[in-house]
Amino acid sequence: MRTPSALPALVIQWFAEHGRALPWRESGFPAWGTLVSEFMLQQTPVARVIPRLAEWLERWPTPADLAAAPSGEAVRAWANLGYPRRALWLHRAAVEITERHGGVVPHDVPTLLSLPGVGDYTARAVAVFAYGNRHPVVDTNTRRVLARAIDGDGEPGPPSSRRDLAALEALLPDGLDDAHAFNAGIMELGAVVCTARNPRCDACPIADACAWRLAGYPPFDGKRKAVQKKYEGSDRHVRGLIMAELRAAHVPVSRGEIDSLWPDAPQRERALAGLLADGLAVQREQGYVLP
DNA sequence: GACTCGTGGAC
DNA sequence: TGTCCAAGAGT
Repeated sequence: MRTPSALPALVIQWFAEHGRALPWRESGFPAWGTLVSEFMLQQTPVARVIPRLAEWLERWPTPADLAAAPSGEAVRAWANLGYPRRALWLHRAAVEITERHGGVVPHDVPTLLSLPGVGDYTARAVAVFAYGNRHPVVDTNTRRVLARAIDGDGEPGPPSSRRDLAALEALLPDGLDDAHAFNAGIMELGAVVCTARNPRCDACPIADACAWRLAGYPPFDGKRKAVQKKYEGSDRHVRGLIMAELRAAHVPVSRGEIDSLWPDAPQRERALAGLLADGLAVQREQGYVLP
């Protein structure tokens, strides 16, 4: 039998006192809202998600409402959240939920995982935060807290779903409510206190138990996650310019207008072909439009 | 596992 | 100014 750690209780208490009042934490927030918020929060900061989420749920209060709309309207409403394929996947997920799951967001992790755009994090986040099931939920914030407090490293290495989930499971309280609060609390801790840069250890509830702090904040010497490639001038940049044009237009965008967005023709063609292949753009006789 | 995929704010 | 980073997922 392992020795129970005091860490979860400290995190749970801190979260109860200091957790932010975010929309998806309001009582009665629907599971559909949780699913939408988790899609939007994949690699997009909380502050940018909040207004788009409110608009989205007012316009499409249920999965069936979104499923009934053209997928291009989902892409347009996604606005500047980035990675617009998430909007396409969310629309497809809404169609599947409507057609195969009776319009109800699935409760169990395997069924959630079967939805497009739902991976290890999102499936568990919905099962735990919307439905109160007991699973470890590991995001980038949790991975950073575990790396520091448990492993004594300044930053987490590249993600490994199996290892990360096992590491959190080892700390997860048995009770449903405590497990929920610990999952949410350790994420929150990483988001607002144990941040990637300039962690606020003076405000941390587990500072006295943090292996990284106790070791004197040794510099990270492990394998780092892959460096993000420069955006300026990249294919993603060109795709982004084209998508912004398609979102703004309510009539087909002509070939000439596309050509005026970026001078390098081969790169422009590559970006446009990619968007067409991804289903984010559709070619009509008069030009290009959202799906 | 490495790579790709948007967008914008903070330092 | 450039770099880092943000509740990841799919290939």
